Amino acid sequence: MTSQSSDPPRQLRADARRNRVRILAAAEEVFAEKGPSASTEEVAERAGVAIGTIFRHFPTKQDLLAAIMKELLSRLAEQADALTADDALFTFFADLVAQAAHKKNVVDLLAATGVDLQVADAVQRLREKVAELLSRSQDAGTVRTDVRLDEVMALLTSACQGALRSGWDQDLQRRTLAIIFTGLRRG
Amino acid sequence: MTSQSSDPPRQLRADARRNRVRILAAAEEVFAEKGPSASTEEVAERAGVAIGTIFRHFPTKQDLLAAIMKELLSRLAEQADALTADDALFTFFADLVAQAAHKKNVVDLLAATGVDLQVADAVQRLREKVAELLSRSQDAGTVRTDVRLDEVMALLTSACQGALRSGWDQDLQRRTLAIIFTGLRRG
Amino acid sequence: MTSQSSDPPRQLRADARRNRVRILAAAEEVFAEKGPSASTEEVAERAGVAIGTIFRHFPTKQDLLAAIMKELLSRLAEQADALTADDALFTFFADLVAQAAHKKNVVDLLAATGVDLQVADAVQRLREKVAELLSRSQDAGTVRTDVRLDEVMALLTSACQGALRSGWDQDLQRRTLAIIFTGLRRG
Amino acid sequence: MTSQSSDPPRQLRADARRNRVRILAAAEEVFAEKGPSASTEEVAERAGVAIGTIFRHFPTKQDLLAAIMKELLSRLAEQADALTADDALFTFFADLVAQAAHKKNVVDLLAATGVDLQVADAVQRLREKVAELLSRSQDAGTVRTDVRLDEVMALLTSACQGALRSGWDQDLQRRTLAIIFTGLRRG
DNA sequence: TATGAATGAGAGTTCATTCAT
DNA sequence: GATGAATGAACTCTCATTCAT
Repeated sequence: MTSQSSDPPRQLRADARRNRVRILAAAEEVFAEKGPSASTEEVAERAGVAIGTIFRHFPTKQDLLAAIMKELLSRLAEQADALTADDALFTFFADLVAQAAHKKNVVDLLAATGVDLQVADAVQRLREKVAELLSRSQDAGTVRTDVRLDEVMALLTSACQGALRSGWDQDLQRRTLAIIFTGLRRG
Repeated sequence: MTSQSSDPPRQLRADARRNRVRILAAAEEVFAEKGPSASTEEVAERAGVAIGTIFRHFPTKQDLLAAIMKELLSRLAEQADALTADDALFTFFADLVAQAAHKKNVVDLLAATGVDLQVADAVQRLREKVAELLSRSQDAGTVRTDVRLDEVMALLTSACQGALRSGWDQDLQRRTLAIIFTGLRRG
Repeated sequence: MTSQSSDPPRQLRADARRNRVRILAAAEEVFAEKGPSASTEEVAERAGVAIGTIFRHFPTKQDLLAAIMKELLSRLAEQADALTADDALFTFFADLVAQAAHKKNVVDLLAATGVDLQVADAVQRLREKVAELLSRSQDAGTVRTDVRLDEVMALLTSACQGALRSGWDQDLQRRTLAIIFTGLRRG
Repeated sequence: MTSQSSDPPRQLRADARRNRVRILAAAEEVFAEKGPSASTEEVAERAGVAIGTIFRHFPTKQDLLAAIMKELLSRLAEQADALTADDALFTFFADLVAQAAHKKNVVDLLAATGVDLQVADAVQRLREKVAELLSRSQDAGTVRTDVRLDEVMALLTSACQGALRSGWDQDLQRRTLAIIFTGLRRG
């Protein structure tokens, strides 16, 4: 009844689980294309389910959006885990921006910092990953030690938004990030 | 259905001109507070006119939004003109970000690069101003010469969006810009 | 914005006033026939307006229902005013019950005692009228002096509801009221 | 679409019979609290069964409501049977009103006279019980002989509705019934 | 020209009912 | 027989846009 948690219920019938996945996928597509103001009806259509099914899984449009963000954040956190090099921060940064250039999601998500309490802890997890990458880079002497996590997150968020909304091409991505990385780099 | 130019008509009765100004002012306030999804009715109320009057001046909500952006861009261009120091680019950059932290307008506007054909030339004018500031800074040896206008605009846009949507406080603004400026600075 | 007062706005354009009246009339009909769960859409259709028009006049379905009740209460109060005989209470009582047998309104209205704050003062006015009729009847020696307003209102309310919901015919009305009136009468 | 009889099927598996009872109990509670517009889903939850189970037992929400009414009517009839005093009619009347003040059921039920054909015969049974009480009271000289069953039922129905919907407190119940009983009493 | 009432498509949401599991 | 997910029509309410006044 309350639209608090939209974590997937513990046990779900096979068809329900299938639908949940299809809804999330469709929603990600639709919202990626048209932004969060796209209609739930359209998500339903793309997912091949009736609109009632969506509201059974996600009692509110907000809940649906939040669920997408959580998913996305999880995937991003996993990506971060896979990186091991000393300058992994830069790689991760660049990857994210490249993704953002294509997907509204990444951007709306990163912009959600501090906005939506529902995704707060998922965002927190991502922040922790970036913190790891940052301190590793600092330990390795790649990044200046007076740089703090806050501004790295701020730059990451901004660049993602910029890349998406203005549609940076690869070259522009590279050149813009080059400046930011120079700003971050030691010596 | 097609929304033609919404440049102010050549000759306007005195009251009509007065209304146009009040509408734009009200719209800027309202959209700044609530984003572009605010209702036209609310703009009308704040402007002290009837909703029909708004649609007489701006045939479409899009047109109204575009008009605001043009106005804002003009003001920004004027601000840029007033700056003469060698590192004027940095000052301008910081000013814009500071404004963005408070106003949705600046951000939505800067984000409009390449998106909305209607405001294209107004954006172009701003771009030219930034170009001037940039080359002056480069001539003075403040900014690296391999930095191009595109990435400066990209960084400007991004930082404004980030500042707005994540609500950077003054300290975060300063620290984040410090990194970008280091990236831009020569030597 | 708030759905507080749905009093008719002071000055209304001619067509708006016309529509307001038609909407109220249609709503009274529809809700009388089908009860308060009838759809607003149906009211619109019967009134010959679009649904948006209804919501402009009455921001909420509640507001529409409340407006009907107020109107009805006013009419009832006027009816009470017109009665002057010593046993006017009985006449009024019988009239109300007769009306209720045909209209759900009278009933839902009288049942609203203490339920809906919005119509509270209109109900209060009716209560005052009944109080007048009661004390006049008591002064004239028609009604027992230990009868209080509360129980008269209770009997009135109940009889109206009963008449409506069970569809008392004229004879049943007469016989049932005869019992109540005997209970009230002096000596 | 047609909703046939919902009498309990002759032979029922033990668990099915158990469920039927739990559903009826839950439904009575829920509808008593929230009125007949409460959702079937909520009934299911309170009964600890799935919603499908409810629809297996009662093909339609109407059928469920009807079943509750029948149950209730039976119980009321039993209550009536237990009363033996000469003024049993008054006792029964007062008991019913007292119950109604707490339960929407009694009221909605009694109001169903003539409305819902499905419960018609159950209502008929109650009517017969009241008839017995009435004629016994009349034989004993407690109630006027020109009072007929119809108006007693009408008064009973009305008072129950009034008590419920307006929330009569004990004192108001007593005073209001006093008037009715005076109206009914002989001499 | 300004007004603001009317329009009506469409949004999010609910819920009785069906049916695959 | 029980489950509970899926359905989809219906509902209230919003808002850009039109047009009679």
